[in-house]
Amino acid sequence: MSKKRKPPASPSAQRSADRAIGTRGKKAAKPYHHGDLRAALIAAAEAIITERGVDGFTLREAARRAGVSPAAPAHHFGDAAGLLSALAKLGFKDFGDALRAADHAGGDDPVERLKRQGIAYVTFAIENPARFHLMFRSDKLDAAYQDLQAVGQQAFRILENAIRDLCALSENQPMTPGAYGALMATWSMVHGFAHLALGGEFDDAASRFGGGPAIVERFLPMTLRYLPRPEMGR
Amino acid sequence: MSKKRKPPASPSAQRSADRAIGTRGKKAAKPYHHGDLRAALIAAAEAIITERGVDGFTLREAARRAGVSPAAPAHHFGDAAGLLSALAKLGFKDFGDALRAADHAGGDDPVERLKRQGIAYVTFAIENPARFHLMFRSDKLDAAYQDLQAVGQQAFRILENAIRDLCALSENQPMTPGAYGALMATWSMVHGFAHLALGGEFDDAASRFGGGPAIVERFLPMTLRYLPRPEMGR
DNA sequence: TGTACATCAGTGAACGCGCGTTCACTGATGTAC
DNA sequence: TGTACATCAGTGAACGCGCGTTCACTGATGTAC
Repeated sequence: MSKKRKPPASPSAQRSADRAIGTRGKKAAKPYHHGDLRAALIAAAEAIITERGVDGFTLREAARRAGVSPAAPAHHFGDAAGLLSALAKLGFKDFGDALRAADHAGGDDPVERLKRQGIAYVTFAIENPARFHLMFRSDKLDAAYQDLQAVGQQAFRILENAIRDLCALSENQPMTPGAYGALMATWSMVHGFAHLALGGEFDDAASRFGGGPAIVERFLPMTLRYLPRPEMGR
Repeated sequence: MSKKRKPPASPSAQRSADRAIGTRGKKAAKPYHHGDLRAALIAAAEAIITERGVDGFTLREAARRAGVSPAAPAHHFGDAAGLLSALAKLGFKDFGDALRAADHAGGDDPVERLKRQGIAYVTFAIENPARFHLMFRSDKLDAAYQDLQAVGQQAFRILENAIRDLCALSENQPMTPGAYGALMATWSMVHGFAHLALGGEFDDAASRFGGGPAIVERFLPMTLRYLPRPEMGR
């Protein structure tokens, strides 16, 4: 009750003058409305977590990069978790598309399909490290955000279907323990490989085979030879 | 030059009085020196990252929990990376001990040894999530800290030796591509399983088999059946 | 065995910083009549 | 086709907070002689 805020002294006139100077001879003065702030904030968020990691993200920095005041993002995303969840959802979408494309990119042999999906999984992680890390940081996401959960589950179902075929199970049959094990083993292997590669754990070894590209081009195929095979389920 | 700091007005007398009141009838007044601040700070750091994650760690909070002023930790660790590196080194030490113990805890069959190490790897991660996450957060560690690198490498060499035996390679022989692949596949599988389990990705499935303990007791053995085997190297 | 003194391990106040959020506001847009 | 007005999408200053670090200092300990 006792605290009052004073209105700024004639801000809008000064603001207009600044804009006219700042944009003279380039293009139209900066409009009051951004136009597509939502997309600009998502792009800014991706750039920030690419540069600084998921934990280096701040809402103020995103607003700054989008050229907008610190309070503006709240109109579109509420808070930081909302913005990050929107970005994660895009990530799951693209991730699912990549797995699906790999699934269909060759023959029907389940072993080959699984290997193609594994390559797609790791390739997505290495090409989109910021999104990949974010997608598994549930502490930073809003679980209730739109259909974030559903989009994520759709992606992992593609992997599950390849395992079902590998284990000769139809879509209606319940998963057997052997199939569960194969699914977890596959998921763990590709997820762990992606994590270790992004963490730089393979860099020393890769430097002897031509550096970074060797990880996907040489190490990954060497590793995926040890993916589960039908006969291992007994 | 122009800024001066004023000395506090008679601080020590007041401080002594506070202490006498605070500890009356319990034990001796709090001594000026902590006694074992180094160990207390490491314990505090582990508690903090257990509760809040690696990124929730602050030096001030560690000092607070150790009952010491914010500037005190600098005398022992310099900065936050120094303290976290000390904790990570303890983690690698215990981790290596756990792998070594598992390696010797049964027969010589390489397949069995590898499986025991895999169980030890994941069990360590699940029982020490804070340390485990920290050990792979090189961005938060000081790479030059004492022999941090060496202690880490020692731990992973235990895994490498089991793979060498699996692939019938002596310690002097160079690793073959097949052995490299088996090593990366094994490391990826156990590391990925640990990460996914800690991230809660198996929780939904585990709840149908008795909750959390099911992950190590049932899911992990199901998964480790798909560890690399000698015959897969052709 | 004493004692002077250097060194070590703490204190606690203060610094400047960037953060999320709130606030009263303003300019632009869309819609009902 | 106009026009009043509600709603939406922004501004920018201010708030309180916790952080790492610095500073001059103080109390305890260890060591040389």
